[in-house]
Amino acid sequence: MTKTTASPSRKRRAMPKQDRRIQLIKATISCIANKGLSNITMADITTEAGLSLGIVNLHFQSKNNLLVETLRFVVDEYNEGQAKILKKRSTKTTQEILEDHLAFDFSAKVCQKDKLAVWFGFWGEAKSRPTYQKICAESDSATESSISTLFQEIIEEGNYQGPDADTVTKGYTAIVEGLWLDLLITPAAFNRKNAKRVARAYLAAMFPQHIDL
Amino acid sequence: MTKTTASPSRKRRAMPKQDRRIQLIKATISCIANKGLSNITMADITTEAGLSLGIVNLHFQSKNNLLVETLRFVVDEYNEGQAKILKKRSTKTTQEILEDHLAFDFSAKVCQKDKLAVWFGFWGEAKSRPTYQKICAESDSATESSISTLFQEIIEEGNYQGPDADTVTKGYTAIVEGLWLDLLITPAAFNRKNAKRVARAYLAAMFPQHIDL
DNA sequence: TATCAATGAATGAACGTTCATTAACTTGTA
DNA sequence: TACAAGTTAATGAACGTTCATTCATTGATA
Repeated sequence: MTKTTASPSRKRRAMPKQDRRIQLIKATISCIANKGLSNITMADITTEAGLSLGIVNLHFQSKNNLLVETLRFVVDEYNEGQAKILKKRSTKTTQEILEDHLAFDFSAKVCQKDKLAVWFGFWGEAKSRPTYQKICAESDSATESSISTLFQEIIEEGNYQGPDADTVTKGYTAIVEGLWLDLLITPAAFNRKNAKRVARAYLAAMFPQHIDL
Repeated sequence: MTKTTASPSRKRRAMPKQDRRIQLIKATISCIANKGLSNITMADITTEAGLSLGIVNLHFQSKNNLLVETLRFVVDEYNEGQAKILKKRSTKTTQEILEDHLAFDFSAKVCQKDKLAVWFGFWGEAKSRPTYQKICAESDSATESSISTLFQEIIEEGNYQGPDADTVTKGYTAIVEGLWLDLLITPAAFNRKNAKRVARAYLAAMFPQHIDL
């Protein structure tokens, strides 16, 4: 674990509220990756951040609140990255946007082990925690509706006679999440490059005129 | 939660050791689905089983042991189901085996919410728990090697010029796991039939002579 | 009667939360 | 500019709760 502050030194009242919150969220992400969502303690998180035990309740009221905000942070970061790609639709071809999506979904930033551990940590608890489930489901539906629009355009351009846009979209998001899982579970035998190749094979099979193997 | 025994009645010494173990494992599966892997207590599990608090330590030595055995139970059940399908290779065509795999991966038994909750619960903790990671990784590799052999045969039969067997295998296992996640996260909007259709679209795109949309 | 699965009250460790105290920063006054 | 009074972020010891584990006791079976 690497400290996210310079030191536990005598500099107090140093940071604006929002920065402290983000500092604590980032420490939480590290701790989830290192100790698991179910095993982290307040002491783990505050030690990782180089701060004192009481700080989380000061800024987040409760541990549960911090965890929810951490999930939201990771989810928002991903959704914003996707939205940015789609914003360029007016200046790029559908082929290019498709490539951008692939590049993004298997970028170092998105596939960072810590981030993946957060996704799967919360997915693992989602069934029994309505709050987690809601945040995850909303993110999924945002992702799917934006990708589906793109796929619809591509299907019209290519006059593809295969499955409809929604089906291809479900398949794409599923394969991406499944490959992320592989990256998390078998990190030695599998890497981003391999994962991207597998996802590309899917898109190439669905949209052969738009993307090559 | 439904009791897995008839009642917490005065019947002691009633069951052989192995049956008690399975009874406790099944109670654990229910509890993971209902309360989440990180939230279950010994009291939850033993109450669900209709037994007393000390019983888990008697049969499993520790809570952690019970959890590991529960993961192994679910993993073994899945792997045995797959092995059974492949055993019929000598009496069935590759098309039929392919259909059997699809039917199995999206069967009610495999897609049972409780079982999915167990998979994702442990996947979520795998990054920080070597024991979980090892069991999950071994299962993954067993699944992949058996499916890859089948896909290799199909590729030769169809003289397919697309991606190699290992790539298609990774894609298939990834899409299945991703669809399971969807079933778990958005149960209302998505069901087994939809999921199977999406997976079928993948296989149909890869092996058009062997399977239809 | 001897054996052993099963029980559940008791134990002690781990953990989230609280809050009195400390210290950094701001504002008001001369 | 200097300094006092006021404000609030940050600290961490103490507290109360939760929970896994233990083990003396119970009672069914052979």
